[in-house]
Amino acid sequence: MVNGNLAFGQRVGLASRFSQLAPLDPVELRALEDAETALRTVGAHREIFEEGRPVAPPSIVVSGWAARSRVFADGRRQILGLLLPGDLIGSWRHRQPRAATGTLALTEVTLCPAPRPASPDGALAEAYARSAALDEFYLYRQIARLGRLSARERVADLLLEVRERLAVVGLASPDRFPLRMTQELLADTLGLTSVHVNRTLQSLRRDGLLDLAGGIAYLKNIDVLTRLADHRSPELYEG
Amino acid sequence: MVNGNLAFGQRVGLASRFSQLAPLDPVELRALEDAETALRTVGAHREIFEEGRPVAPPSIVVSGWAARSRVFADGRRQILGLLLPGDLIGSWRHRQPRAATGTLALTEVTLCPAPRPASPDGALAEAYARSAALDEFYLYRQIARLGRLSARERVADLLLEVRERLAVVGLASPDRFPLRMTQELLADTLGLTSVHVNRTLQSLRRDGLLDLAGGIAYLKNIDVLTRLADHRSPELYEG
DNA sequence: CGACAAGTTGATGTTACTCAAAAGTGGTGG
DNA sequence: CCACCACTTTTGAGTAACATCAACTTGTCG
Repeated sequence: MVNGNLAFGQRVGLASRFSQLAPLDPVELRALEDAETALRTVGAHREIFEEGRPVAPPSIVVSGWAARSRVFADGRRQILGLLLPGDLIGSWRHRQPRAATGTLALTEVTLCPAPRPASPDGALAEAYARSAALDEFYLYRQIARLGRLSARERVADLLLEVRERLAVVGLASPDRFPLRMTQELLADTLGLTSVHVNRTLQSLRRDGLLDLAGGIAYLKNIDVLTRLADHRSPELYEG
Repeated sequence: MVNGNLAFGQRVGLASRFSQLAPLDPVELRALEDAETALRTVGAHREIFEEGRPVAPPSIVVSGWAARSRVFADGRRQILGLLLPGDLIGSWRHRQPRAATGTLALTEVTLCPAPRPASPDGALAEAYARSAALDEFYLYRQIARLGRLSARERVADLLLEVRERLAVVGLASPDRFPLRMTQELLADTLGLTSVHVNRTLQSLRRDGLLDLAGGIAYLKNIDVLTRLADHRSPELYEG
């Protein structure tokens, strides 16, 4: 499975992704497959949604990487969370007239409109709700990472998280996956400077824990990395 | 309005709080008022929900302060978000078997069961959805705060946020409100040490920007504080 | 080849942490 | 009412982690 899937623009089967979250019926599966034919493409480094602008209907990331971000008046930037293939952006649950965060395409991104659940009690609605709960889980993790982990620990924790999220959609092998972020972007995600990210990566590399090259991350010692960051997977909470 | 409402254990009228989020009908208003008669009390410093435990049905905070927290294996703690009177904990949207975060009572807290919306399209469901969207907004803000603000800026930003959230439920006057957190707890919220929080507060006090005494926060110069933290209110996104 | 973005390095500065202890605060029981 | 206790706040001195600034190198793509 691995090599083909490590290709960057790799698409994700939405039907299989959301089937993992709830037992979709054939109509719902069909709706997801149909949605994938109405793609919208956004070039790398462009804004998908702008902060404060009226919100578009919900979409699903089909391929590519995006991120929610906040830019301060003086130019400081913080990546609030990553949006990876299979992730749902937005919801139907209420009118949210304006976007509370900006959304940025890190690579070329393709999106499709998220099919509207036929019934609020159906499996598709349930899958969307679980997807939203996962998003929330990752927001909490981002907060703990920024608040209480050192630079080394932050890097380890983030890479483990990305691996885990890409693995769910079949885009990561156990120890390697594409990492479509410059060190500067990693820095804005981790609340560090790019210089410090660079030095931290070197240190982790020297210790034989991981390697980053050519946009591919190799996690060489997942056990040590996991302990380093006290990393806990979301499946722990699904049992 | 002010002085009585600054009392710590002050209860909040749930009907009025959720009416601000969506135009509730009389039946829904009644349901909220009824809910407030079935109170559950949790003593200060006790866990309301434990991380990893099965999740209780949704509740609403009627009085007191609580917080979601994550404790690392080595004892480091991060407060992920505050839960203030009028806040909704949990949702019906899906079965979430286990709590992804611990929930801690900072003061004595009273909770009531959240009435279940009769219809998923009704105003009560809409109010809950808006409440969830606000929660999400505050999570993003916590991330930006931890990732990119200095200690002074973090303190300013957090206090402005608490003021804003308490004001919505009538528990804050324009420039003062109860702050039921020790400096140690502030530190765990802001990703700092309590020693540094202490020094930062002294510095802000010296500059005449704010004062903290006897569990009451006074914001003496909201304009400067707002600019200091580039603070934006959620109403900006509601228009 | 040349240009531009990304990654790397060194020197130095600053912010926040650590450790340790003292001083203040509030509640409790004798 | 006082003595005591636990908790919180405050202070000082020394240190570690991360930021800043500026230059240099490498890689990529036309």
